[in-house]
Amino acid sequence: MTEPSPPQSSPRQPQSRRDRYRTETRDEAKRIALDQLATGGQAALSLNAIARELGMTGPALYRYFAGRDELLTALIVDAYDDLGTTLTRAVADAAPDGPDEQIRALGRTMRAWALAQPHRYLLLFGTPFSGYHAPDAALEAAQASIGSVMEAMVDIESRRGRPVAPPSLFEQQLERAPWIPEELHGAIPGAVLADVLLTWTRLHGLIGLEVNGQFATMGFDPALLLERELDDIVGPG
Amino acid sequence: MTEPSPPQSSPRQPQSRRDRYRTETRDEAKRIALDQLATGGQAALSLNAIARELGMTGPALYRYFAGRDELLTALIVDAYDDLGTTLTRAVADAAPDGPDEQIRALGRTMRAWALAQPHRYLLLFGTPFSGYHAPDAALEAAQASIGSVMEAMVDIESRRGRPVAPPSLFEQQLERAPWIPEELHGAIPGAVLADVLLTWTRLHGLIGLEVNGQFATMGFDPALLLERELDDIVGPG
DNA sequence: TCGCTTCCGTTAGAGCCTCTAACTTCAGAG
DNA sequence: CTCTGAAGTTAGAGGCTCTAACGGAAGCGA
Repeated sequence: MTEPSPPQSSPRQPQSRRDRYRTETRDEAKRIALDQLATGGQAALSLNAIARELGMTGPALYRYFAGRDELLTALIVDAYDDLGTTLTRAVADAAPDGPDEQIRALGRTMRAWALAQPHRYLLLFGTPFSGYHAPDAALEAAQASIGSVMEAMVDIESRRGRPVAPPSLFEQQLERAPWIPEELHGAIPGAVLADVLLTWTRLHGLIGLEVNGQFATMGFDPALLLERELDDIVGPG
Repeated sequence: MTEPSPPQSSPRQPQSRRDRYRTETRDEAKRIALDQLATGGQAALSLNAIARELGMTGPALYRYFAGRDELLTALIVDAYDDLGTTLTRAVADAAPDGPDEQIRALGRTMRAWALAQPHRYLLLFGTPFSGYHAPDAALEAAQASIGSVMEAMVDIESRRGRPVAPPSLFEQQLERAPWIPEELHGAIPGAVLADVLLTWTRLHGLIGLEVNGQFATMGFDPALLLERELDDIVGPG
């Protein structure tokens, strides 16, 4: 499960012969780039080397990517898309088992995705680079991808029992946050939103540290730590 | 609070005139390196540029550092040391206020440390690089630094009330983990260790995402999210 | 079918980087 | 006071990103 999906560019409308060839080599370049990232880390990512592997000279690749940063951005966008659809699918598939199991599915799937391709996880949640990260394209992809996951989580959390209480200041802040659709302001309890955010951060804490090898010498099974965290998330709240 | 401590090399035993000058320029180089990291990200770290700023030619710096990686390792070791002492001090200072407040102090101090110098936090917990990260020196520093924090946390958690129950398999695994001193195997309840680990991962999840700017457009105050997480950590357990 | 345009690839090269080799120079140990 | 070794120098190999200028070929309209 959770095997990497091949890179593919989104717009598939009017593809002339030329266009098709173009996106083909773009995808091929991205595939090689991911290989480089996987084996050598981000320092090993080199347009020159990719071109060589594609059988062309270095500068030729600049017909396909404006530069290193744009290639990187493309990889980031792809990764966000892939992670987003993977997670929302996993959550949807677990729907019959109820909200608790959906949360567990989310956590397990996310961990599996990250461990299967740590370089991609780090691309999204590791050290930002490319000068200053976050061109608009990446930001949009992030919002779309994570947004849909958040939406699913809000849905799940809403279906779990929860004592009602007057919202704290922080919760009020959340209820009218800009990433919540205007018309839902106030409709989703801040407590639900807070739980969603904390679930998200907790999962990243666990997975991030594991991906970075911080558990390597600690002699326990990170999967079990995740299970325990999931118990806690699902349990009392 | 939590302002960066200047880099300083550890051994202060027999410093001849020459040696002193040597460690001085080493420290100076590290200071400049941190500046570069802070402003340009890890791609901007350049021995050549450091040398220029020091008023010497590029190759001269190789008398002080075997290469880029060694400089990087030195920075990592320093950062581990600094973080470790900062956190243990904060926890110790809060001792009079009881275990709960100590946990809160830990979380707040860690966040402050990370936000005050994100590049250093990312050096430790962001994407590993330098070919393959983790030379022995860095590993040792990590163990020492994080180990002392863990120790403090174990101490805190042990002083908090907690229902006793037969340890799960995972907890048994933890009780005899290699990073626990031999003679304490079995003495520290696995449940305590699990809580310590989860506190650690939760804090990193929150702080890591914030440092990477993932909360930037979400319109809430991350400090309040941390407070809520701390409530949860301290609260029911 | 012809010709024009646009894209794709090339070489050349500037400017940055890391790192090695071989030299000078100078300070401090003996 | 000598002489060894550390700290600096220049030269240069080989890598990278990216720009400029040019040749060929594929697709397009007429």
